[in-house]
Amino acid sequence: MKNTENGAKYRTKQREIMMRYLEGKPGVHVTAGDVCEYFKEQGAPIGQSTVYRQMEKLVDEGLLNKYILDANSPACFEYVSRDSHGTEGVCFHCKCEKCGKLIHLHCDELKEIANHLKGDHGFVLDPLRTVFYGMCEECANA
Amino acid sequence: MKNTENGAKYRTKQREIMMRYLEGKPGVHVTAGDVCEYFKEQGAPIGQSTVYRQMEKLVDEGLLNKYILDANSPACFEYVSRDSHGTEGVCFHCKCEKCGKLIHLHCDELKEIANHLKGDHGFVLDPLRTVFYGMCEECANA
DNA sequence: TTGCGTGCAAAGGTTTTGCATGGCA
DNA sequence: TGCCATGCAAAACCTTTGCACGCAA
Repeated sequence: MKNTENGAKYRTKQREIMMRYLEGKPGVHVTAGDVCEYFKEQGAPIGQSTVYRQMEKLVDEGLLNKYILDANSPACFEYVSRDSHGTEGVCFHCKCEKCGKLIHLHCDELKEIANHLKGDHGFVLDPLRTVFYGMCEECANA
Repeated sequence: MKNTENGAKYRTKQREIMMRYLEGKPGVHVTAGDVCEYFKEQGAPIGQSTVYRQMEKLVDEGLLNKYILDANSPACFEYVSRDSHGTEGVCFHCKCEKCGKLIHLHCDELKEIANHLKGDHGFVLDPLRTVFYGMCEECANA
């Protein structure tokens, strides 16, 4: 969809602050609004368009992942830690449609899905952007 | 998230027309706008709020599935054919992030994902609402 | 100095909501 | 008749865009 090379060219103050904030929240989902609020709390408000544009760049650079969990919920961004880059430690997401809980799964067996999709269907799965929907254990038992 | 019993109570004309339209498009993704347009073409315009509210009910009843493929794209609805209810013929969706193509997969092997998630993680997967993101064969080769 | 990044405001588009009216049972 | 469904308009919401200014290189 978006192929333009959109890498970082300038090292602005806003970008630095944003990066520090995101790095401090590995495995946590952050919305554009959260970032704006953080800046406001720091006494240095930021324009929302800057947040969206900078986030888009970070996604293009692979430093951030973007998840769309629900319609009419703001998009979630998550910092991609170094660990998640290797074959080990790939993180899958499960979203409970009943209670809304989000579960992070670190499971090697799920990597076979990717192999199967690739081998039998030629589809290269992006585990970082894929979300499994269903029901969590508690809700299923209830 | 939404637990209210929202079944069909009245059999209105709008609902009937909508159902006939959707039944005629199995395996096809339809947006709220598409439905509105169809009604207009039939010479009997419908209120958009009616479409959204009726769609929501149909989803609750399990007659329709709702997919959110992209941020800032309208939600897609797909009629759930009788065949998709059984264990056989469950349909998985793969969305190419590069060209935007949507692929329907009918693959028994993928059902093992559900078994694994249930057995090892207690998570009950809803294959009808889950979308795999990645790259299709053509884009991957390019 | 060049041109990318920022900020503000406004627009864009989808979806939801309030309220009065209409229609099914 | 009672209650749900409908329709219209307006609101809400997130996100994008236009344009002038500021700042990094």
